[in-house]
Amino acid sequence: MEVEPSVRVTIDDVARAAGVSRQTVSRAMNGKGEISASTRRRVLATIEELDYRPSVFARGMRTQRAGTLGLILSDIANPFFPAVARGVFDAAAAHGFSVVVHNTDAHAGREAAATREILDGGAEGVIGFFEALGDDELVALHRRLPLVVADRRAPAPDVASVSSDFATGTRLAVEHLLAQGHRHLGMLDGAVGVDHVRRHAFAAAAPGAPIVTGPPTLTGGTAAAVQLLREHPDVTALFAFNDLMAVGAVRALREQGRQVPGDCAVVGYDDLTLAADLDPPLTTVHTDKYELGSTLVEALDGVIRARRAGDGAAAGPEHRLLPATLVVRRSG
Amino acid sequence: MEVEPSVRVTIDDVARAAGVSRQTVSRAMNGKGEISASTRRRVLATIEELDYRPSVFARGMRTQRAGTLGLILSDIANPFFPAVARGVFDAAAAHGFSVVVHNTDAHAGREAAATREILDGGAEGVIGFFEALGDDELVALHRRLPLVVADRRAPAPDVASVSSDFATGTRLAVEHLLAQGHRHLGMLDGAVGVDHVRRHAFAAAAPGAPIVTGPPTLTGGTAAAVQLLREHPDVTALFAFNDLMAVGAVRALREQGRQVPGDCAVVGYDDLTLAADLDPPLTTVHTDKYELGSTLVEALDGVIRARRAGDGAAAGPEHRLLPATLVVRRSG
DNA sequence: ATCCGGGCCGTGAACGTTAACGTGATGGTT
DNA sequence: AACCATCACGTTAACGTTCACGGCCCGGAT
Repeated sequence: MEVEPSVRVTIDDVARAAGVSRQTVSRAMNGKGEISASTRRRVLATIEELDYRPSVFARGMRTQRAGTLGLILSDIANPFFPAVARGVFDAAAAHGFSVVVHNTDAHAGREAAATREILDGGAEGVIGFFEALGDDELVALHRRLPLVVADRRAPAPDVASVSSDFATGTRLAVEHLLAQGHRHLGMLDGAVGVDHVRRHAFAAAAPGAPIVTGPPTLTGGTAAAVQLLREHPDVTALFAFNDLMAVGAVRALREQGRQVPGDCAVVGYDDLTLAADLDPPLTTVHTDKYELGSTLVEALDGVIRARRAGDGAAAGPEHRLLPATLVVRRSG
Repeated sequence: MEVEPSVRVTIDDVARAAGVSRQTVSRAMNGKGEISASTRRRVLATIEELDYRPSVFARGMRTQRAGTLGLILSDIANPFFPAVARGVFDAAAAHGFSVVVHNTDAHAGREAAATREILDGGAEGVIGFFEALGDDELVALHRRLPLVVADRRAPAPDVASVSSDFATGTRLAVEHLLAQGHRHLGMLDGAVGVDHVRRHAFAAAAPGAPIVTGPPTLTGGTAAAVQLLREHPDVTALFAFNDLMAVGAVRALREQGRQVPGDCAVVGYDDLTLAADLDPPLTTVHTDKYELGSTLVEALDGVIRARRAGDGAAAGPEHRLLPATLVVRRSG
């Protein structure tokens, strides 16, 4: 296989070809002024002609920026995240960023490792679905690198956050179940980490109702449902941490011969793409996941710009709560 | 917000602190020999102590490698890709690589743009689910950067490829449908691009059966099914390009008052995580998506090593066909 | 006539690392 | 005793870009 000699065309080549200096080429690219329109056009033309691409390494060395963002999430295989990621990718591309993704499995060690990787990798900012790291660790990270936390309350007022409105989302779900006549609710919690908005909202809306915690996965949902049903056989309605756990719960209920929603209603959270095509169609709380992703990027971009500008008394970072609505289908 | 003064600790700081030269520190890190075990330990200790992190930019400048891989796919929101991506991420991490992801929507322009981004970004290799770019373009890319093509036949013998065994997968699906007594099959093709393994295999196994093409999405499946049913109302079994299109087809059939599988069977491809929980549970072709992802990384790593080693008469690149099996559920 | 200022452009230096080569000490061979 | 590998380590240069300057030229004000 013929491997190209890999003769990189450098800024000096362009300068030579255009009959100007390196610096002028640099100015032409970065549009910082100090250059006449005519030479600018000429330089740009020769850049095009020689197919010159600036080296990210050399540039990063001077500027410390590589044009990449880090995206930290627990598990891309959980269908919730791809939908968000799509929004992140599109918005990032619109801003000229590439995105490097890290899975953590909500494991504190891996979350820390991922942040280190991203830090070392020269990214300009991080979007993080952190589930295990503590607030102080996030604040420390934010001192080193622009950060936006996702689906979690901000660890400090000065770090940006974008999140589904979990409080009203779960309240809506619980109220719906209550309105349906259910008197014995239960929750399948998947928050292995530190943030418990959904759990608290559930506890507030359904005082005394049992809560079982497990991993926020399909099998986790099954296991949690089995346990909850064993300890509280009278439960007739389940609110799950997310749709995946809800599906797992449906499996558990079926296994035990209970009809859904006849014997036990199930409500999820996320409104996955296939939620309407499940058996039964899943009642769930909807938040625009694509918008969540793109909003995260916008917020991060704001933080990055602010920090570049010298920070100072910049307008405070964003703290967005994305609307959550209940989508009633047949499962509950 | 207190932004760190950002005093980077460099290799010289470590050298000074350890009482050695830069080069010795470099040797201690990169383990290239030419260093005694004792000083190596000492240097490593001071690296730890000073929390020194080599600059990817400076290192990349010398070595031209950044420790990142590019992953190009059409749409991360399609549940097939996250499952693959998970395998890619895990294997990449095991090899010390980070992964930057690009969506292309199977659009030729975006596929080209993504490769440019990755090239410019200094990645060491690319894993690509290319659906629009031609073979020659892929070969050209491969000359510039180690490449492994996914779910597509290799554009040339010297470029590695890993793919589901689409030929036997679709043959299995068609034979199953035939064995069920269906005589009028149809296919919902989603291959907007250049590779038509599934279509050809279908045409070979069910000669003359109608094929309708559309985007490989949920709505694409619905639209394609509507069209196919209109033109061929006698069809009693549908083979879809992927599970997403299959679900879309089910929606279309239901809309038209047809039972699945009573009036029309539906078989998909991919065996998505939720395939068993759909209504009806989806009969589909299974390939281990996680393994696909990790195998892609292994293959790419092989190419990277070979090219580093000077290429020459290296053992030819991998061409793997991952086994495809039929999972019979209720939809067909 | 001189000065001044601004627009446009070039020159050295620096970013932090590794490759290539050089050097001194050690130990073994003739 | 002189020589030569070998080992462990240090020095120099180079990767390609941008920053901080400095210089030139021109028009207008003094």
